[in-house]
Amino acid sequence: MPRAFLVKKKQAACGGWRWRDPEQLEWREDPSGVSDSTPEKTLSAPDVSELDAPSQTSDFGSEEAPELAIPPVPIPTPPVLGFGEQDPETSQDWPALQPPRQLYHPNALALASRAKPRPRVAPSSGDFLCSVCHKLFPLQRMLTRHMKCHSLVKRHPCRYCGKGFNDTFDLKRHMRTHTGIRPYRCELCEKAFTQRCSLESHKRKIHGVHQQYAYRQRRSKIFVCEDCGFTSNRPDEYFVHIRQCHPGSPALRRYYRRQAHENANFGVAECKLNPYLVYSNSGYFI
DNA sequence: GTATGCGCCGAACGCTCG
DNA sequence: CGAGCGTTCGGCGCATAC
Repeated sequence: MPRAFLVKKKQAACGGWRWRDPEQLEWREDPSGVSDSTPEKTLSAPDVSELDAPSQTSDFGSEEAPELAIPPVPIPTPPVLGFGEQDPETSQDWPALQPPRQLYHPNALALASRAKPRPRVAPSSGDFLCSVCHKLFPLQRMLTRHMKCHSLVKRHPCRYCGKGFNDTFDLKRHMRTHTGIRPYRCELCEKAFTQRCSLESHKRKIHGVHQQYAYRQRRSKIFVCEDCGFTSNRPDEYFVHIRQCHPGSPALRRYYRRQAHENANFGVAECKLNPYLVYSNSGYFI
């Protein structure tokens, strides 16, 4: 699948994004003059501005604001500070926590519509067309999510550097660059990576190991503790670790909630039969 | 040349609502 | 209980850093 359209012009590296105040934003007209002022009628493309409200159910939303990662020694731990605050003892070492900076433009949708027109595919029934880039999606929710990439507001800010992301997982992945957690370790040279594709690329190029996976085939899931870097491919082992070492972790609360839901739906007896579940002292299944 | 970061995607998961 | 939708996860591929 051609992915050229996915590539945005890269700004500076992490922390060096060219954040601007809204009034500083300058927008140039498309020099090609190819603007689609009358975009094809979409089936139900949402307004970008409607996508800017923060989610209440996100992992990093108000309900489960992430605990500040506490990396293991020797990875230093930034102090927990409010926006604009500085740690009185180590203010020289740690920058004050950056407020969530956001980029937006009052007419982002109209501006985005100046994007180069893409090859159009005749929409079939059930396809949802992006009015900005004319990409088709089979499902409404895919289009809804896609529209976020046309929005300049990033809903998930990094608490370390303030950079914003549209996707909670992108933020989670980005946070590893600050915490130093590298869950994917090469068993041949002990080198570790933050992403699985980095490890696979390393093994392929350095060790000549080719993965036996098909295109987009799911790999075995690895459970990663974002607090200390503990990894396991066994969920029970992972949650025992979380319970023992990070009892206040949002991941543990999510797990308790899920177990409570499963108990309500299927009964305790079925949970006992689940090989992934073991009892905790508190009576929860871990 | 290799490692890293990340934008965006498809798909799975989980919740809500009729 | 199924449909619909939002959230989460992991993969791909690119730009950039090293």
